[in-house]
Amino acid sequence: MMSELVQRLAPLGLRFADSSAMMLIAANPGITASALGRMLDIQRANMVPLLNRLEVAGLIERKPLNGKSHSLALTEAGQAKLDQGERVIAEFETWLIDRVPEEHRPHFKPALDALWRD
Amino acid sequence: MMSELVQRLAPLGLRFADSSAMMLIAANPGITASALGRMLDIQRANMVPLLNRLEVAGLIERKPLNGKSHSLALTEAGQAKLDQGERVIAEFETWLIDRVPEEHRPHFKPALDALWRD
DNA sequence: ATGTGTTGTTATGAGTTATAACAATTCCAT
DNA sequence: ATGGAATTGTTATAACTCATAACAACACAT
Repeated sequence: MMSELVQRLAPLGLRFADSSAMMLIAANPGITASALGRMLDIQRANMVPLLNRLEVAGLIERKPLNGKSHSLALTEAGQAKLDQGERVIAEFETWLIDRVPEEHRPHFKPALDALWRD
Repeated sequence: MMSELVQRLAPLGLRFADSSAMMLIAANPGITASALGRMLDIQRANMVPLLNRLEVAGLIERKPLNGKSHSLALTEAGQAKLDQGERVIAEFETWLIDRVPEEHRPHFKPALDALWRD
């Protein structure tokens, strides 16, 4: 399932982690790199190449916040790319849920959501 | 979810791929290494370290079948280990399904099963 | 019998993730 | 306010996983 999504995101030049990061940045503008890493369960050290990639692609902006932390925000291009990504993800979800028999369909997303909500 | 299962299997000295392989060997005694790899979607080349690991641990046996292929089977210790593994997996499934609200619970496993059945 | 495809295997390269270290800086308790 | 502890972004690096290519030995179909 995941590899299907990854393949659908690839044409946009997005990896799965990229989309996740951009979604969280969009939802938490000004978030710091390590806070983002904590949410995504990605090591601080491994955030560097990820954010570099997004910055080089012109999708995010890093602003020095207080001499130690940086503040992350989507650029306009970043927001546009995220919109495309979310459209792909929505299509993927439809594709996915269409595979479950109708009787179980309404229960599927609520059940999945419940899995990771503490 | 997967990392939870991996952590639960680790104390048995089993990886996820190990358990999967052993289940399929148990269900298809005498299966060949590359056939197993095809079922698990694991490259032929990458089966080698996996099977070596299981063989060194005394969990499986490789018998020359026809000079080209080998025939795989669980040893007694392997069957015992698999039993333990399956118990852990059953507990994991219970733990998992307990997290979904009761109303959706009966629909959950059928829905998941439908995802990968073509 | 001969060519085609398969098997198990080695070697290797690409990619991902975890760990450790570091300097700079902020935070907090006294 | 100040000194110790914790945090941040970063580099370097090691461990792992996974995919690709090559190979000799063999099976199999025509």
